[in-house]
Amino acid sequence: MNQRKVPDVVIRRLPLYLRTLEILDPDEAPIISSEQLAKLVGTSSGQVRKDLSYFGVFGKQGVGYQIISMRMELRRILKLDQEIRVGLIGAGNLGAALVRYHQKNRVHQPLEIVALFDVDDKKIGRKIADVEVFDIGKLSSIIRNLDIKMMILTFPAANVQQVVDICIASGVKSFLNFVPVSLKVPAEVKLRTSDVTLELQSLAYYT
Amino acid sequence: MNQRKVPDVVIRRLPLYLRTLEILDPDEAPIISSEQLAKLVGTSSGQVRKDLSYFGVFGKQGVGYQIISMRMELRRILKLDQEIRVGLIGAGNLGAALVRYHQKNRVHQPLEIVALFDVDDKKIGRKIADVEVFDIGKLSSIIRNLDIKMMILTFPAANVQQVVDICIASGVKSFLNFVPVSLKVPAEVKLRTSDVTLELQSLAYYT
DNA sequence: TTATGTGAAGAGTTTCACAGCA
DNA sequence: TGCTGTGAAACTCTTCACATAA
Repeated sequence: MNQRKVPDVVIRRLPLYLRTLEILDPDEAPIISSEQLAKLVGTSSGQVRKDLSYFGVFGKQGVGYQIISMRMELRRILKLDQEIRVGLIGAGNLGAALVRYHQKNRVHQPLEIVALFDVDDKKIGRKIADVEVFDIGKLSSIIRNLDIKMMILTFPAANVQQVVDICIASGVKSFLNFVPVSLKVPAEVKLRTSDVTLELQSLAYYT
Repeated sequence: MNQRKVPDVVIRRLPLYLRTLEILDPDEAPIISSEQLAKLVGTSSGQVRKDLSYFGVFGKQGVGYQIISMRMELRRILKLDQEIRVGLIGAGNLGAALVRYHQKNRVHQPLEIVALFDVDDKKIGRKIADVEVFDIGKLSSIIRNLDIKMMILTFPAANVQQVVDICIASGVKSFLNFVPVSLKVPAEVKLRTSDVTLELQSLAYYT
């Protein structure tokens, strides 16, 4: 076991390990080796073992890893053994698509999108994939009432930083941002940005 | 100038520099320092200069960088000084949202989405944001005819690898993948995966 | 005997600091 | 003098290889 801070790259690989273990049927083969797991996720056995070593003992030497207990361990580490309430700001095309996508793919996932926010009166009060759209003016109070800890940002506005600041002040701990802007958050808050335009532009280099 | 292979991390930052330079008005101030640019994109001046140093001389020592000529240089490096034809497979919610998003955000961008592909008869022949939906059976011939070099993957199917292989054989050089699967591509092809479910799960760790 | 867990080596990336040019 | 361009140092992440435990 390695008690120093776990690198973000490692944290980002854990859900991939978990997903792979969830696809496997432990009744068929209850145990898997780092080599087999690595092959399935497309990495090396050394990396799998190194990643897991940050969190203590998982497997049996000379044997391998028990699929069922490893799943539970990974869920515990990732805090996916408890419900996490998620909000989404910007109920436009992309926002709606993401909600539907998430609802479809959330097989035993404790990440629950509980509120959407928008400025558009025509959208407020409606539901998208069973999730209500709230007035963004009520952002702060609803974050607190519903105990929202994670926020997805999919709105095309200029005042994103301001909205992010309100979220943080209201208790949001992490953001998945699809808005093409550079945002500042304090160290204890995690921000991940997915910028499709930048991705496409950088891919052009390899064309 | 540094003639060794440019790291992918560097390539991924270039579009961010470019975007920032495109927002600035060169009539106001035609020159920018690495320090100012760094502040705008949220990095350090050293990193800006180091990144640019992979591609030769850009600026004037003691002065800074000319905004207009730096834009042109960056566009040339990223191959954004020529039209690049892009396809998208999977004209569902997410696919349609991405097309609309791209059309809206593509201010002087030479990345043009020229074809959508789907298996659904009801969608084939229709247009989404002015782009025609084609039968996925015609994938190979249309990639060749329209000279598509980049492909966006947003379909929920099991045979993604097979489809990717067809694309590569037909001339596609890079992929932006939103399908939650591990894909294999040869070294000369660039694959970037954006997996919203994995992103959210890894963010849970920081909650 | 087999496959884990982990230090140590290696590779990759960022930061630093300063020489050099306008 | 001011800011770039860039080696070198510092840091981070990955790979390697082997002691260790079942």
